[in-house]
Amino acid sequence: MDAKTKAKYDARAKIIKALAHPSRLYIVDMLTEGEKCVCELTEKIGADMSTVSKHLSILKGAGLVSDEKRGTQVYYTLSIPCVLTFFGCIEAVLKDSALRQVEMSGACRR
Amino acid sequence: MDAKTKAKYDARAKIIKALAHPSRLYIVDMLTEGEKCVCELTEKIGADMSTVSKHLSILKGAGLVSDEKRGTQVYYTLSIPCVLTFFGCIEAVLKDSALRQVEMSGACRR
DNA sequence: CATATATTTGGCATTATAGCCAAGTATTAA
DNA sequence: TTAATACTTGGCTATAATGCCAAATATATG
Repeated sequence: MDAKTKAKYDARAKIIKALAHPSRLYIVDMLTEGEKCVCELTEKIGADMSTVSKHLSILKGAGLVSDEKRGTQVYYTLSIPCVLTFFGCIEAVLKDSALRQVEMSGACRR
Repeated sequence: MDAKTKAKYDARAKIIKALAHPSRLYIVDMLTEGEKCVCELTEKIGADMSTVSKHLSILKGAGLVSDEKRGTQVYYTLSIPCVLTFFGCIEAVLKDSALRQVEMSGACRR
């Protein structure tokens, strides 16, 4: 892999890595309803606020969310709506895997 | 996050994690052209074959690729074409980030 | 059978991630 | 100014991911 190709896939991987965590996926999903403050996200996730804050900074660093401070609270918003198209495909992969498992077990029974 | 919600996002995260690596993204991209043997992928990536083999087993474990042995070679294929829709969005995120950076530097100059 | 090629697996050292606590910053309110 | 709330950052430990080498497996070929 030459340097240019590597840079291309490194950049893409950075964004996907930012999404590669259950809490961060949950955050993205919640943000599809509209902006949310850290406190609300923290409550729903059920982790330490510092942990959630770090998750948010990873998403922000990847350019997936943006933040706005209003008073003492910080509100996060999805920057790029197309992230949603991900979930449809992910679900397709999961369904396909489930289907394969059923087929496998069926084949073994005969 | 209750157990059911956690399971849902864990499952999704597992698939996204499988994609969250430059070499694996490169593999997926190469497989869009059609099936490829491990030797060819290894050559293009330029890593140890054992490393590439492990990457492939991660993709396979996530249900993203399937393999078929023919003779002494193993050919890998993309299982689910919608993975491609990912890249479009990823590029959109990257472009958006680049745009923001330009805007920022412009704002500072004035 | 011996050898060569293609691939996978085990093992290990290195590095990266995750998550909690404690401490720091910022804003609001008393 | 003091106190309270919301959030971020630093630091630390635990766990997971990466990548190479060596060894094991499978298949083809002489």
